[in-house]
Amino acid sequence: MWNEFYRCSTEMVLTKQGRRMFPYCRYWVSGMDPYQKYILAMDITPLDTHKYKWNGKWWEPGGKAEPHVLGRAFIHPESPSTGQYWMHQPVSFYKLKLTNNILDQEGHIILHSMHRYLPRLHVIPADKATETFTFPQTEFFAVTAYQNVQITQLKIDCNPFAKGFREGTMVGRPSKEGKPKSFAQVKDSPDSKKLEHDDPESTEKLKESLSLSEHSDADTENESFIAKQELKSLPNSQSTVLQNLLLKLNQLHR
DNA sequence: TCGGCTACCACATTTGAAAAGT
DNA sequence: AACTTTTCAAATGTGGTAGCCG
Repeated sequence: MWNEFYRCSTEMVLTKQGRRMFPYCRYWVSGMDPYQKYILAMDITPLDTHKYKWNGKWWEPGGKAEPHVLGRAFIHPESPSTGQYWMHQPVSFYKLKLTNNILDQEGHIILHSMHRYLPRLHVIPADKATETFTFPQTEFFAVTAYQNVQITQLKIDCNPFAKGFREGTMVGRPSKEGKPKSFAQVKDSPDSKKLEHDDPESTEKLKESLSLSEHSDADTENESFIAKQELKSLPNSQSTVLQNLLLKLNQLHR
């Protein structure tokens, strides 16, 4: 699903009270020590130093980026848990919320509209260095209203909460002029909805596209992306903030 | 003037407590 | 009495849109 969105340049809506991501990040983790305890956390980092604008067809740089708000990370609520626990099922971050409210008190991740971002997964063992992973196809443009109608249509077609806007189900709402055909119609692909919502049956499919390690060459050829591993490559300020957060969490669980 | 942002809307899904069943 | 299943209303998650704002 990420790959489909990535082709159209993914957009994520920011709201004052916080908006979930769709698609959200779900990782299949392998290679952990089954008995070691780990904390899993996500944050979102700017991809460059530009502010962007949508010219009607594509995104283009249109100014200097606002300074990124540091210190916000989403710690998976099951943290800390053993490697065995994390590895026996995909790890979902569907509760993570994005906001454009600088004064946010809810702990949501603060982003700027019309900027370009990349989510990062941090795997933090109790007594070793943090490992950070990113997936190129999960990059997105933060917006307060969708710019690209193709993205809007993809969201409507794939997100169960947006079913009310699908063709035929809309009641008493004006339809947008020149609205493109639904994604399912355009693609005419029986596989296009296999990853719909949080279906546990689709975990194997996700494992294919979002595996953290041991990728085959066939995977990479087939538009899956290998996770970029950024061992200890966090900028000092960011890694310090994250470590402080995790320290607090550790103390809470003790 | 205009592009971006916000509040509010209708509809769908999720949640969880109460009711009903075993 | 204890536990499981069903029901259903409230809460929450969606994109659309009108109007506000800088």
